[in-house]
Amino acid sequence: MQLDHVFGALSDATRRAIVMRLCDGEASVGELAKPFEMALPSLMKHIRILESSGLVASEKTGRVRMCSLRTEALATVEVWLAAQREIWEQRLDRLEMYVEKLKKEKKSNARKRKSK
Amino acid sequence: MQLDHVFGALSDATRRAIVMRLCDGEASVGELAKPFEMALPSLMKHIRILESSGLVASEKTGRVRMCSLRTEALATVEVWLAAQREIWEQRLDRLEMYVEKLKKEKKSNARKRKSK
DNA sequence: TGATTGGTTAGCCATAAAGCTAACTATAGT
DNA sequence: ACTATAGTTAGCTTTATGGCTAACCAATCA
Repeated sequence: MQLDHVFGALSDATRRAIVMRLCDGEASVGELAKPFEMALPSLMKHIRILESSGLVASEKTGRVRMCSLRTEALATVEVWLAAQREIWEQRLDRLEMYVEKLKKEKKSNARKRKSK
Repeated sequence: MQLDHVFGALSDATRRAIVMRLCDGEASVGELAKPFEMALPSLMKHIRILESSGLVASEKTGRVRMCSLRTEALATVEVWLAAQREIWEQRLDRLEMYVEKLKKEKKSNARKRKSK
């Protein structure tokens, strides 16, 4: 399961809505389709995309296919984002130090200028 | 800034690489382009997409455009994911309770069967 | 001022995405 | 057996995406 596909899957409002719906418990394709003004085949495509991204699993029993969330994929994305933010925050810390340094230099410049 | 666009922006490996590079500090368009075997205009498109998603900001001074990260967007996505996961975990808790219930029922059925 | 550098615009192409309808399969209910 | 239900397949359209080249500004630098 790749980041590309998970992010791609979540970049569509319909699919995010499906994910949100599935957070609330399993659902059949038909149940998932109800809230949307969309032909079934179109919705099925979304479900397939969600499946191939690893976000959703489904199993057919009889004539109904039940879909459920696989949260490992969600977790993967969270991990990636958190990692980026961490690096960023470290960088902000360094920036802060740099700004402090600049302030000090400014002060010393001011002193120099005064004393000139 | 909408979730659609942020997820969409992050669904491309090139753009994620740019974001990762920018975690490490500001960079000009040229600097960003170097690691990629890609014509400049193509890379510029990615930068624009990142900008319109709110993930990146840029400012042109002289003839060079500096790009930087705007982490609010990253945070937005993290919040969304965390919210989904929370709902999901609550659901798992409920599921666990349900499974416990099933177990008990099974036991009582077993007892019934034995006593039959 | 003339050449170089750094970015931008315009326009093209191939492929993928998101939707549709119509026709089909397979299970369940009567 | 017949009909209704639940998905599925196939095939079409429109629009978006990701890439390219070529030509074009606009700042520096020599």
